[in-house]
Amino acid sequence: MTLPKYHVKKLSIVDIANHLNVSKTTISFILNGRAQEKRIGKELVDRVQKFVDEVGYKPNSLAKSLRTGKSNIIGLMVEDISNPFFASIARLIEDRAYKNGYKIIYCSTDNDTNKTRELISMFRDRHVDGYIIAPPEGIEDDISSLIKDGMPVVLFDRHLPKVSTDFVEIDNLFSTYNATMHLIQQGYKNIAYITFASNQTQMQDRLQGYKDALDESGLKPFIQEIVFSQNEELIMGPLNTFLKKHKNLDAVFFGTNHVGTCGLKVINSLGLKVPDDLALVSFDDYDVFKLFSPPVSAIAQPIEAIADSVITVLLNKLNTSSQHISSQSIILKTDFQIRGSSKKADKA
Amino acid sequence: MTLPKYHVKKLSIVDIANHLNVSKTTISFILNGRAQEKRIGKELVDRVQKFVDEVGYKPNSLAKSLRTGKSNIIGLMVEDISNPFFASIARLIEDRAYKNGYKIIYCSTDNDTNKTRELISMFRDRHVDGYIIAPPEGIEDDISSLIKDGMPVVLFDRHLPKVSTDFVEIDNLFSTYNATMHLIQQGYKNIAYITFASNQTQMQDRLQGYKDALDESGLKPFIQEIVFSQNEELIMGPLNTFLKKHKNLDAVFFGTNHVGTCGLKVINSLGLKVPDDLALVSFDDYDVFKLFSPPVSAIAQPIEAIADSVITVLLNKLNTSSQHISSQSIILKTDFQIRGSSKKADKA
DNA sequence: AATAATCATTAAATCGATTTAATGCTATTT
DNA sequence: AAATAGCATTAAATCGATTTAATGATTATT
Repeated sequence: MTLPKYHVKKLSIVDIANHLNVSKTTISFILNGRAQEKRIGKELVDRVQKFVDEVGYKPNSLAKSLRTGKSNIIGLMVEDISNPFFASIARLIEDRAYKNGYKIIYCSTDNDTNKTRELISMFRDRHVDGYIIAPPEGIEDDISSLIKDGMPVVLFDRHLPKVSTDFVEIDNLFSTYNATMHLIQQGYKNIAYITFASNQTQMQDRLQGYKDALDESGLKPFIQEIVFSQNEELIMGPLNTFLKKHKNLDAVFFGTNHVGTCGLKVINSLGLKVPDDLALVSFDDYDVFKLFSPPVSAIAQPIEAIADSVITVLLNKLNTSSQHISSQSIILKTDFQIRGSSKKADKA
Repeated sequence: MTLPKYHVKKLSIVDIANHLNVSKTTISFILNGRAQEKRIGKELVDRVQKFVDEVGYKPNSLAKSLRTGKSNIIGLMVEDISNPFFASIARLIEDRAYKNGYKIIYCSTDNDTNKTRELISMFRDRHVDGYIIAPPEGIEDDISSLIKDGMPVVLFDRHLPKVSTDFVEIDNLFSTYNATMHLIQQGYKNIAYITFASNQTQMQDRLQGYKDALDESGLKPFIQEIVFSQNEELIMGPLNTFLKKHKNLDAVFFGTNHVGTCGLKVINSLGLKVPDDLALVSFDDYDVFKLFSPPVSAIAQPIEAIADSVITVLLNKLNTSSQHISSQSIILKTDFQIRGSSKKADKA
């Protein structure tokens, strides 16, 4: 049987059933691998299978989802898909999801609680099977409600202390503590920490790691919190002011890749020499830090491991119907990339 | 065997109808703004509206899509979501789409024809209302088939000469021609062009612009085409070999941001001085080029305009049922960011 | 031979909406 | 008084699948 190259109307299960003079129930059973269980004759199974392959029939997944309640779609909510950290993670999660028969619907929350709330509602409405979320502050109730309704949820990059669910993150506190200690051991004494103002766990932990290191070493902290904005000028402005005000600084620690990138721009514009005027370290590693001259030390997050863990945990939740497994938290190690080995001590 | 304790069953239109002692048809008419048209009594409308608001009923969109054939979802296929160019475009398209009541399902094609084919089939299956695609080579028939079946399709970043459909791209040929001319006017004579091996329109046009400029100036072209790979080592290897082989080069033009970034890494590893040993220009602009020292001149694509155009064209197609409008191609201008103003002539 | 059990298949209900065609009522026209 | 038109609402069909319960035909058991 020759098929028209472009058939306008998609075939339905009824068309298949009619053409083969078999009931659609039988077709459905066969296509869902229940032929044996339903003791459907071998030749019938073959005949149906052959025809289905031939015409390339694929069940309408909307109808399927409506009936079964499953969509095979995972909702992924990152902070900002144009941030290289989240873009890379999204890419990896997408790959792993596709390999396991799931598709991804994604969106950026902008750390905006209301926007996130709407997006969750949208995902819910679309009957996504599971949620992967880098949650903004204030979204606790909505996430709790999801979980209460039995939806599989995995948080990443940060977590919500008041919500008991699975999450994947890195050892933020130790990472900044360790990197700060490194600076201190190299002889730097006036180390500033510049970050976005945020109460999110990962941001607080990173800040705490810095504080702990300074505290332990009897040094004075210099902390600058900047209000996040889409407009880079509004980030660079306060940064500029801060750096000009504190001439005594000999090192700066940036709390995220975005702060770090803006920081580099400001440092360039001020004509500061790295590391003679100022030593630098940033959280998150990417090409900008590798290619800056001299290259900037950075705390590299294990993005592959993060993506893998997130997907593994979620698939696990999706496949085991049991709701009674206690939630697990996975804390991954970071990799401190030390670059530009000039020690302060050497210069002194 | 224990059921979730507080599993709240979502309300359906039947529940609403029963509770108000009205038929579901009436509810549906009212909620779809057809009350007036159907002359439904004002008090009834108010009563229904009030109750619906009160209980927060939202129609099941799967059922709605199944019946109407519309999903309010746009499928977005980029080459690689972790590439900053595509990530930024995706982010902007997402914003514009949400503002117009559409959601985005996205995926990365990797420029892999078979993967793209599967993804198109997946989107189709999910009944997306429209397609935004940065198409790989060899996908002509699949796209044509989509269009023939009446699906709105907008291509971007490149187009398929054998497929007549709407597309948004930039003036690639002029952009490289212009930037190359700039190098020539500054006195550079041995200018190489390094790109990914590809027959895609944008890549061919960029290459042609370079060739035209050199041809016009009577200079000899040096072209290096690299096979794309996820593994950066496999890009940097050939690049390294090429640069070491052609010691006479005084300038290099990178055809994409990715080639450019890898190029910078190789140049750093070879210890070459920019621009004394080698002047650089790259297609696509981003932080890496701005922050490299000295900063690298780059051809900035107007990503906001691209995203806006893409969405505008697509929404236009979605709203006008008429299939007879001839397809439009939008060609946008780029912005050549000249950095590090040292002229070759000065040094000579 | 009547009953039960097994087999292979299918009719009909269902998911939750939209939409077409029909209903019963009142008011107006012939 | 019968026919027509207008009004307000709804029953039933539909989208395309899955799933439950039923069917008729054999075969085995009592």
